[in-house]
Amino acid sequence: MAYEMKFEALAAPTRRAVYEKLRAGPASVGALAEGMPVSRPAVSQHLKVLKDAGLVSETRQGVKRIYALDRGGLEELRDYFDRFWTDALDAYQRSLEKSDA
Amino acid sequence: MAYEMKFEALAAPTRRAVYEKLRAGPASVGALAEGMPVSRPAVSQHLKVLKDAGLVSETRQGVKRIYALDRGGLEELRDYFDRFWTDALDAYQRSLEKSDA
DNA sequence: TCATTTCGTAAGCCATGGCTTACGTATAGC
DNA sequence: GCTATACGTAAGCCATGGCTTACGAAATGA
Repeated sequence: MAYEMKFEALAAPTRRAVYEKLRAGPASVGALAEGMPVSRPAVSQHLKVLKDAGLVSETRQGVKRIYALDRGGLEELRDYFDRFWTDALDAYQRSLEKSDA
Repeated sequence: MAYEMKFEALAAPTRRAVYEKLRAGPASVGALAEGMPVSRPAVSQHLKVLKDAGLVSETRQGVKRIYALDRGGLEELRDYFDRFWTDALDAYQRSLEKSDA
């Protein structure tokens, strides 16, 4: 569940497209594959990677499998960049103080 | 400068390690390569990708090249996840209201 | 001018991974 | 039990890309 996996998961364009489709709300594999330039198994494989990375969750609904955004995983990525942002500002501040001296 | 390139840039573990090293402040290529398990040219190639993605900036200092975090690029990624976060909450809220009806 | 330092680039190797087709599996309906 | 639906998985193909070594280029110092 480390953020490393999340980066690699979101790196592939097609996989990121699948992920972004879920932003509108939960959907089945077939619904997600519809209109995409790749096959349904390809979408299924991408969903597995996203799920293993903790970015999406899966629930059964009859013969369908409904995938949805995992908000916990999303929050982890948001926090990662927030920390990065804070650190970058601190480093910048230190460099200014050092050049002032 | 789209965020697509930034994801792919941060996907490779070694390249992300280079990027995270810059969090402590600007550094030369040689300094960044020191202590890393890959060669200096490898680090140089990674820096080129990061620069093309708008994640780092480069300045000349004598015979050295100093790389630093590009805060604008970082901000773009932070905003991306902030928007995503907001959208995900909205979608979740809508799904609750729908199930209430 | 010549040597040294620091770095980018070219060429090539090889593992990774994204995609396809084919097939197996579980649920729902009759 | 049989069929259809919706999906995951296996096998295999092939482009992508990360790494190495070798080399070239630009700035510094003597």
